[in-house]
Amino acid sequence: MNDLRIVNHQVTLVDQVEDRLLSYFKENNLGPGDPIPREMELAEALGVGRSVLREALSRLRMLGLIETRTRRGMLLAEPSLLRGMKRIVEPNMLSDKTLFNILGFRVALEIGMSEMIFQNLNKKHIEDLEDIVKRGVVKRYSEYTPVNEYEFHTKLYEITGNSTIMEFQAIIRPVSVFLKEKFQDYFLPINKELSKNGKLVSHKDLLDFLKKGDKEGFRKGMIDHFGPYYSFLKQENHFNIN
Amino acid sequence: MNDLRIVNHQVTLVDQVEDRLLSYFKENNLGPGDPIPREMELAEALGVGRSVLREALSRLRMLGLIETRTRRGMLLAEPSLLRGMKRIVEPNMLSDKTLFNILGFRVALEIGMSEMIFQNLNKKHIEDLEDIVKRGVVKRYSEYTPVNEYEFHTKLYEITGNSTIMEFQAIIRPVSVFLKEKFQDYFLPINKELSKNGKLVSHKDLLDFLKKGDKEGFRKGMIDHFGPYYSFLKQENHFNIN
DNA sequence: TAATATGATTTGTCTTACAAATATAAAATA
DNA sequence: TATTTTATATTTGTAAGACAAATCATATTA
Repeated sequence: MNDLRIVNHQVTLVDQVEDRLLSYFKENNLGPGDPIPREMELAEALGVGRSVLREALSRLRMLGLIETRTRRGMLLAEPSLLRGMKRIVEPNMLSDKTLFNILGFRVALEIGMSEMIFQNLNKKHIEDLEDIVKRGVVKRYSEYTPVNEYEFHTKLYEITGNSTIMEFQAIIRPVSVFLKEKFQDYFLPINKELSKNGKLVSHKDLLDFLKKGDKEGFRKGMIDHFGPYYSFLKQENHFNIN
Repeated sequence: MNDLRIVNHQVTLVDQVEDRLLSYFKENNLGPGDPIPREMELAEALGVGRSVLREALSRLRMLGLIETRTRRGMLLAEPSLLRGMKRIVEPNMLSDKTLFNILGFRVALEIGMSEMIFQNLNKKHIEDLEDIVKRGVVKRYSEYTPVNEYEFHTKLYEITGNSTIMEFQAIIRPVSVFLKEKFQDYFLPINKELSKNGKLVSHKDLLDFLKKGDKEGFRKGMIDHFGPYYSFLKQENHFNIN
């Protein structure tokens, strides 16, 4: 027997209390701003010690679901959708499979945003993008800076006006960077080749589509821009179920 | 002063310990499978009581980052990307703005998946979708069942072969259902009108595009299929930053 | 009335204690 | 000797008590 055996995930009292608290909030239709009973009251009602209750509360506090102020008691608050995710997106902690999934997720999301981008696009956005592109002009592919790459794509997310999407991309960004670095033997040659043949869809190309209002062109450009990612994921066999 | 005043988010010892634990794992390059010191050792090293340490550990346990077995000590494990999110996606707990953001997120993701779907599509997928569509045939729009709606879209997610995307959609699904219900005064008339004019892009239409291998048609069909969502979000002014 | 001081309450933290589980060592048996 | 059984020690899970810090509510004073 080694450590890879299936861990019989023991359900502790804390786990149960956490669930029961969530059920309690839901069943009583409690939402942000509503006060909840104090610790001792909850502990007694649930028949557990204060320490167990506090561990469960601590979990929910981490997610922003509960806010506490000494002596004033506890309130429900609007939780942060992605705060839990934020803590654990750490390439070292995640399997390659998960990292590939995240990369695929990102690519799909970013391409799917095209519609929203064209709905919201205004002159200021264009100007900002032009500035970013100008600052990112390089002679050789190898001179590309990740920072400029980041700025451009972040701006695209920003144009959607969807703060959840923006937060999401900020969290998962390290994954793309990590994978590109870890598998540079795959990406570098491909990108150099594309660059040499003039087939690399640059940020400038994408911006031109935006300026022309060419939605179709933009979308296809984005797909080509992400071409190396697509082929990478396909090759890694992490697109296919079978 | 009311309760809406800005809460001066007090940083507790538990918060700090949580951060320090994460930093410790990262700095020591610890990953899934690696053992970590026992509670008392950690507590002493961090200069805090066992209860504080346990609250912090409990948070990380919730995310799947730490697994514990009595007497055997603690191990790091691959965390679940979305477990934190799963607990708090509860329409009652989230503001409309967040719900709108989630809906927009979903729509973008699902449309962006088209590329992957065509990369992976096989006969079995088509057969499954045909079965779902067949079972979903209705005479009037009002007879549509949410279950069938769910099955179809879930199948699309499944075809991507990306388990993270699938998990994500399963978590955020209640949001679409909730919004469609809450704002039925908006959605029902629109859908009935589209249905009457034969302009509603049905699941059958989408499936036909897939069968024909018509990527462009499929994508446009998806956009139209989500048309009411787009117009809803636009109207709610939750696409625009300004 | 308004400002200040006092007391009470609630969360944050530490400590001690014990139960449950199990790895390790010791003892008993074949 | 090898194997099984028993006993011991260790580690996490849970409970309870104690006190500090913060602050709400009340009483006191200017």
